[in-house]
Amino acid sequence: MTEPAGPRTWVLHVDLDEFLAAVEVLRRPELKGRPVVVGGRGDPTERGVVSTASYEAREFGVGSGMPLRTAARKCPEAVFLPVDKAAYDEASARVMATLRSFGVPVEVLGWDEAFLAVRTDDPEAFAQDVRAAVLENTDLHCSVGIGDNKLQAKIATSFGKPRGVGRLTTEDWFAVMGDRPTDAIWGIGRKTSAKLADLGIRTVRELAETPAQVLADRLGPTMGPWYRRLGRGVDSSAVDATPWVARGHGRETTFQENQRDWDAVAVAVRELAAQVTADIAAEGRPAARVGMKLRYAPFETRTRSLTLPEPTAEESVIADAAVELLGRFDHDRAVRLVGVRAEMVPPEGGY
DNA sequence: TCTGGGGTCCTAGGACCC
DNA sequence: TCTGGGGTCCTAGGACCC
Repeated sequence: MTEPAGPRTWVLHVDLDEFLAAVEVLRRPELKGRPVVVGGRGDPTERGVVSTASYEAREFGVGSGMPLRTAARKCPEAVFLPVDKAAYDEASARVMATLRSFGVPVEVLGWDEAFLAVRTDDPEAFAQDVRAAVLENTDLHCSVGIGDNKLQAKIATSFGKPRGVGRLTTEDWFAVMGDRPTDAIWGIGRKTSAKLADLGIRTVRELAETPAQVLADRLGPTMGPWYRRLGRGVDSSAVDATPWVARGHGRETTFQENQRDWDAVAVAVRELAAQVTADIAAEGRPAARVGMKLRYAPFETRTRSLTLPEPTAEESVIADAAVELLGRFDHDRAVRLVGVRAEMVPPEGGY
């Protein structure tokens, strides 16, 4: 494939600023300027974690993933709000519609992120146009990353935050990223960066210079070479505007107190199974596999799963399968979390 | 920092079949 | 008989992301 003459293609990554908190402040203007923490059921005495903290709350050291109790300790004056999925779905839909109005491929990455493939001579100007349109249509601020590919654009966004535009290209990849730790890369987390450190690989440049075979031996034949490409800033995946099709749906819940009563656990499992059944019914595809997840106190996760004799959308069959799986777990320990998951039959024509 | 909930994809071993 | 090799499915667990 050769590029037609004219402007080249850029990838833009659009990321809403403090999305959940911003949506909450929009409908409660009196919260503007105050530390706002969205997470769990909005009760900082309960088990739950921070989904999004406003920038004011971040000043106190509050951040995503932090237990709500810790957040309350760091910032007692914060306003704690429950996660309101419907509100964020609605706001997200308006943002994505705005992005699609530019007439370019848009790949949605969740509530508050998307990639755009843009053919232009001036990606910065395009990015500023996007920011202005999103603000105009939704009253929400966003940041934009510009790159030669999705990996670069995604990382570039962090250089633009908040309310700005960042840029990271193949040309300046090593100048910008070379000395950073490996977990600065999208796709490399705490565990993998620790494994890399065992191999003496600490920086992005060191990762890029490691032979693929060394990485394959330690990290697997697929993941090893893939990490090396990430280290070099290489990502050949296309911006894919195909609508998202879920593989499955799961529901899980953490007990506020560790649970030793297995009859109560079974009751919770049946409730979760009912929700999962409704979730897959909305997709119009039956369940092919059912999985159970159990987290024992203090924090040890186990899973069991089975393939159904035949695909089904029947709640009783799915619930019975989940309870059967529950019977395969060690019942002598206290339970912290229980979850039910259903994998659906692939859609006509595959994914 | 005592650690949510919703997802995806990869790995590896065993079963099973030819 | 002590024992190949490939392919695919099933299952459990791990890692990562938002």
